[in-house]
Amino acid sequence: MARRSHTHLSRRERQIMDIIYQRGQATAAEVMENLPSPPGYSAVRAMLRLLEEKGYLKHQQDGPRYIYLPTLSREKARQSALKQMLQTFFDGSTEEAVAALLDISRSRLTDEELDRLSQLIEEARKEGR
Amino acid sequence: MARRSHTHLSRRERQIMDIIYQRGQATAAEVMENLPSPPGYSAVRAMLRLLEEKGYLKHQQDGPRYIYLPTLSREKARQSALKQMLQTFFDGSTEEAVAALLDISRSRLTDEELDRLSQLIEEARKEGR
DNA sequence: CAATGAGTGCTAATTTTTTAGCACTCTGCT
DNA sequence: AGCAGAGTGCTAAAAAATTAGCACTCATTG
Repeated sequence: MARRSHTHLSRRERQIMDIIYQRGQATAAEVMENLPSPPGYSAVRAMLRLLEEKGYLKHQQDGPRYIYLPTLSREKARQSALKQMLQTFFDGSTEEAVAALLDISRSRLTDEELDRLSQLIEEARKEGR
Repeated sequence: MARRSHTHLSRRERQIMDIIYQRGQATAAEVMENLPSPPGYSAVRAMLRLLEEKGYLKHQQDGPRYIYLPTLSREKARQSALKQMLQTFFDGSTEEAVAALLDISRSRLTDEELDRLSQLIEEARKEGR
């Protein structure tokens, strides 16, 4: 079922999916608020309907309105986004990617977080074999 | 000059930029080869010209043909892609992102790589203060 | 029991992407 | 010199994305 990854989404579609993944779920109005150069309300609704038709979103009724949710779990979506990113920008090297990640957030990391990261690496080491 | 990030690129434009970032540079023919459902040759050239016009690419002459290069260094592009990804999928948490990264590449990491990663964290710890 | 407000569905128009095609240049070869 | 092959530039057509607008439903409320 080859989830044709986000490479196949159009500009607006991608923007919308990003918003929904970021928030976990969203109504049409919320999507609109977060869109750059937001189009009209019904434009947003049209795209949501389209994304649902294409299978990227589903909705559930919340009183009078719809709440849209991603079809693919955040987990899975993360994974394929990361893979894509590794390919495109890091020649597949996890090491470089982690380095870059540490780099951009260096200042924001607390000692505890660093501890937990070391621990993660230890675990990877064990499970690796 | 507000680097309108890749959020603003169309589907094909993004695909092309990804290919070029992945390879560092590329000719029209190479781009075409790597494009999913590749369009005709001149379609590709047209898009490259467009991307150059918009400022995302530049080209240099290589004998008879053009070699296209990104305008924004891979470094910078990486950074903004990572930030974007952190926002969208990890609520801005570097820790979770690293965890996910380790997770998808667990099996492929050698002990040496893990060592180097620990080291990176140690460095971050020092420089952090 | 209208009238208003907040939703949705749908359709058609507009705009942008995406594509193909043709004309031109340059190089190498026969 | 003339031809073929590999490039490029440009333009217009085709396809897809994006948008606006109108009709409808369901509550709420004065």
